[in-house]
Amino acid sequence: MISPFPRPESQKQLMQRAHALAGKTIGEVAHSLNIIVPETLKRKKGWQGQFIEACLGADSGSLSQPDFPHLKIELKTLPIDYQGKVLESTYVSVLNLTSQQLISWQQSPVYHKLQKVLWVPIARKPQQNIMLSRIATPFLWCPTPQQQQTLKMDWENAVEMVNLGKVDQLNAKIGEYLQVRPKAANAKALTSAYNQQGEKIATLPRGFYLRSHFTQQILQENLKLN
DNA sequence: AGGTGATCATTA
DNA sequence: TAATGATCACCT
Repeated sequence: MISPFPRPESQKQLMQRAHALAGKTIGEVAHSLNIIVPETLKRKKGWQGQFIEACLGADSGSLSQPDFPHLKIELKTLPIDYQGKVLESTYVSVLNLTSQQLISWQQSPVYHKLQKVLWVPIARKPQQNIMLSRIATPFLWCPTPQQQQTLKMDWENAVEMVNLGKVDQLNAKIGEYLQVRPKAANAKALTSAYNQQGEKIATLPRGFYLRSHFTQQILQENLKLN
């Protein structure tokens, strides 16, 4: 999807664009930009995220860095229902299973992506055409010291398990805010990792995700401020 | 093959 | 019905 806008020059400009979307349906915004909306996301899972990127002037085809590198801001759409309940977890980045991870939390892509996030909540009803989904009020979030601490612990624990060769014991039940889940095209798309004996094994690629109960908390905190 | 954007769909 | 594990599309 090609963005009709240049990259925002400032945080202020980005927020102005974001707030201009608030209250509008996907269909309304897409129509004004001559963008065709799929009826369902079944085979277009990333469409909504890429659509909002285009609306805000993010250059897609991105690297492992924030969506707006010059502003150090990461963009995330947040699917919710009309009661304000978060419907899905939020993907953050891949978990490197191959190289020995000598990097620290503060050097990690997860840390950098989560320092400042522009959340764009989008409300939808089950079975309803995506065109009718409504963009709620976007907001900027920076993790509190407590949130930072918990994210750091979750990240360090996951990375340690990889470094100890315990990839096979990594599952989605681990981690309070940040969990590790498969991130692959399908079950046949394997990558290499190492077991506790240091032997090379083939396993599913994994990614870091924010649990929905955590993003729910973030959303709730923001509502209090308004 | 591995990164981006995520949601789907089956299980517990 | 919430969560986990599986999957879809596009890009480099």
